[in-house]
Amino acid sequence: MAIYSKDELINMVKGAGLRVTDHRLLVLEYLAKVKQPVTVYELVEDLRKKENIDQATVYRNLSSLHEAGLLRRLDFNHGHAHYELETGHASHQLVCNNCETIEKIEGISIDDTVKKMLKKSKKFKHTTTHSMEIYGLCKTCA
Amino acid sequence: MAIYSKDELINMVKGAGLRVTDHRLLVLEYLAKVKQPVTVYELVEDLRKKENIDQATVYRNLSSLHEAGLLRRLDFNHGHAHYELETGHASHQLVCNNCETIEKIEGISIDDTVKKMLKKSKKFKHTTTHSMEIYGLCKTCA
DNA sequence: TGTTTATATGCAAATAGTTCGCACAGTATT
DNA sequence: AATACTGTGCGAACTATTTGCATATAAACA
Ligand SMILES: [Mn+2]
Ligand SMILES: [Mn+2]
Ligand SMILES: [Zn+2]
Ligand SMILES: [Zn+2]
Repeated sequence: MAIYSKDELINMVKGAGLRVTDHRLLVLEYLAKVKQPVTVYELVEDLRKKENIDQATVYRNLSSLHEAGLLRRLDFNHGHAHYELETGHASHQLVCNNCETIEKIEGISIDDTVKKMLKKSKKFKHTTTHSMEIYGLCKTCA
Repeated sequence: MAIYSKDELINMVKGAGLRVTDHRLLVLEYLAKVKQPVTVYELVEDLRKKENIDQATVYRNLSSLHEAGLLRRLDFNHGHAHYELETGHASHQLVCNNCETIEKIEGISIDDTVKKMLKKSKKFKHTTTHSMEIYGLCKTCA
């Protein structure tokens, strides 16, 4: 189910130069299981059902893992952050302007377009990740 | 300099079914002048230099204009919103992971890709806008 | 294995961005 | 001009996120 085993996650944390703590692994294991970008709120709520973990700890781990390049942070104009594992593949999603519905679209690459844009850039020489959001009303809200 | 004249902006406001007020026009005229997505903070600071306008009013106008489809709201994982005029053309930008630098890239369309993605979607039948952010370190921060 | 040192955590309090209630002002409609 | 509805200022409230500090834990080292 999870896209990475616990051992793989541990090695990713070590490779990032971060300490392997129970809480940090909990966060990573959670993100390795979900299929959609998850909010901090959801993460905290769910993790607290099984473990005693403070929200400050969750925030700090999300930040350290994100800085280390292991997570991607997404914002859909919801006023709060969403996180997902950094997979190496770009992140593309359809976002409803009315409800919180998000649909992840996979299998379509825009790397060529990204390269073209980078070539046009004056301020950037290379980039690491990219994301794309397509906004509209979902079938339910339409 | 501005991409719309005052009269055009007035007509856009009327067409949106909103009242034409001095404050609402100030916000729109400001956005018609700048070349980059602007933060609420910048907007409030700059407008206050010339006019007495409350930040609640700015927020409310940004919301109403955005809901009316006249503005686009962008978030670059900065923890605050950025706004720009909705031009009909998509919005693509390079975003520095370290500083607040943003570079707008124009002239490259990804409409075909958007169509492909929409075709793959199960939850959306059609969409209205899309945006794309390419993240990395700018030359200065690299 | 025990000791040391840097990093991580819990808790509470602070901060930042944004929204809201309410009284009053302005816009558009008649 | 009278009316009805929308917009505005001001302060307070609210939500998401960050921070200070004391304590706990992980990794490094003796
Ligand atoms: Mn959300
Ligand atoms: Mn910003
Ligand atoms: Zn919806
Ligand atoms: Zn930079």
